[in-house]
Amino acid sequence: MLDVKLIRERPAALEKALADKGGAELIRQIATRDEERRRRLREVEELKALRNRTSEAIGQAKRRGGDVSGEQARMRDVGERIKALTDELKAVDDAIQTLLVQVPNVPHASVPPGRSDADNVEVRRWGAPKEFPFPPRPHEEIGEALGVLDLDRAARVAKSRFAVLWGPGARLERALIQFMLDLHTRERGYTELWVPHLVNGETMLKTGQLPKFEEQLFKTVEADENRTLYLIPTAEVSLTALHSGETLLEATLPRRYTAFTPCYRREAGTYGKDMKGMYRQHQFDKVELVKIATPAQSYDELESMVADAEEVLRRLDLPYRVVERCAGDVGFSAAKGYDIEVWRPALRKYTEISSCSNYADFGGRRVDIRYRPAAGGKPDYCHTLNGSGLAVGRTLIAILENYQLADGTVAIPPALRPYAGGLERLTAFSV
RNA sequence: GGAGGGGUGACCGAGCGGCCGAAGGUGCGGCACUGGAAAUGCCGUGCACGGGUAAUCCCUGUGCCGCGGGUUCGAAUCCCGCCCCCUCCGCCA
Repeated sequence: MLDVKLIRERPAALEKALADKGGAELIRQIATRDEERRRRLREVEELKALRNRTSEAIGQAKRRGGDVSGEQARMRDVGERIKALTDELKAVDDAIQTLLVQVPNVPHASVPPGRSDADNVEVRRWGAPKEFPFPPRPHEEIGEALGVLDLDRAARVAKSRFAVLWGPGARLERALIQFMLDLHTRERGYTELWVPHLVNGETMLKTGQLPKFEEQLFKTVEADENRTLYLIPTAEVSLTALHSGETLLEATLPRRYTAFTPCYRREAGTYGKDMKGMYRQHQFDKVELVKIATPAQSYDELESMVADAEEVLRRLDLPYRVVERCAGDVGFSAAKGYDIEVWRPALRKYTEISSCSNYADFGGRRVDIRYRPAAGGKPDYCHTLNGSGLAVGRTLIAILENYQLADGTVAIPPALRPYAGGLERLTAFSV
């Protein structure tokens, strides 16, 4: 959420900055409403000041035994007017709030211009895509042939876009989770948390999921609609909302949190897209990274977060590239962000496996997390960051495809073997 | 789900409907004392939103004692609804 003051003081600059992301029209509407709001606020406050002064006087006069019935009647009228004006003010406030939560974040000055992912900029590559002496197969073929990936029965139990992993397939999924968490907590300074997978509407609003992405969320049905709970689309939601409303001491920043959770997404509007295999699922596992930092720290922390996610791929020896998202593709809440894309031999291209973003003060303000500067002075909003470290299912896909062998089996990356009970190779599985 | 108790500032904890942004204590910051520290003493110590302003300093107004309503000239204090926490009972992985 942007600072209304910014909209008030520099609407033209904002409209320009948001040209690629949309939202210029919203800025204009908010600026108009904001003027109206301040006008009414002044009226109400002047009346309240009058009431406070007079009530004080009434109290004193009464104690002296004077007649105050006339003043009381006058204040009764003032009270009515205050009530009426307050209702109007509330309506304007609500309208502004409704508009404000729809305005996307302003891209950082360093973000490359552009409107779509076609304008994203490749930052670096790591590892050389392996050449196979045979036509590499896609993961769904490999997995189903080995009997470890079962999409048909998943559709029977739930619906399409769900998966069942069997035996060593499930074991590998679990190994990856453990491997990633150990790396981040033991070597990268993250604190591991275990968090709710169902959260309330307020949390979804504060983390930027609502109202814009309502149609992407699974939710519970409650007798009282206000008590609806939503399944998290990412652990970022729970981790970021943790400190909502708190003022943290600067000395305790940056906070670096990691959590493993399943993630639930409706994936509405993606019919026919990525339908093969388990690349795009309604339920998937993810190890998430979240940071809460000072404004001075956040952009360095973004770079190191990307490096933390990259390290997972390096340990697994999976070729990848890092892409910086352009202004038009950077995401609703993000000021700056990178995607990490892993090599897919069967597709002969890189596909997304992690996305790391700095939401900056936009995120901190929306979720209401501040910090008290060590040097003294007023508290200021923290910057919030998040990134996948990594999407577990997609990592499994990358392993199946990059480590596949001519005989249809799959080698297990050495770094993962201790976590997979020493398993060195994925071979045909049957019960 | 049932019965009872409770939600006040960073924390603990007072608070007759007006004199309460809120006693007292702890913590924290500064100063004094000290060779240095402890102890002690003195002073200070919220946030948001308006207005005065170019200003996050200063002055001023309004609001905030779980949240939302109501009563009243006036509510931390009275009334109603909701949320959360604690204890006991029931159910239960």
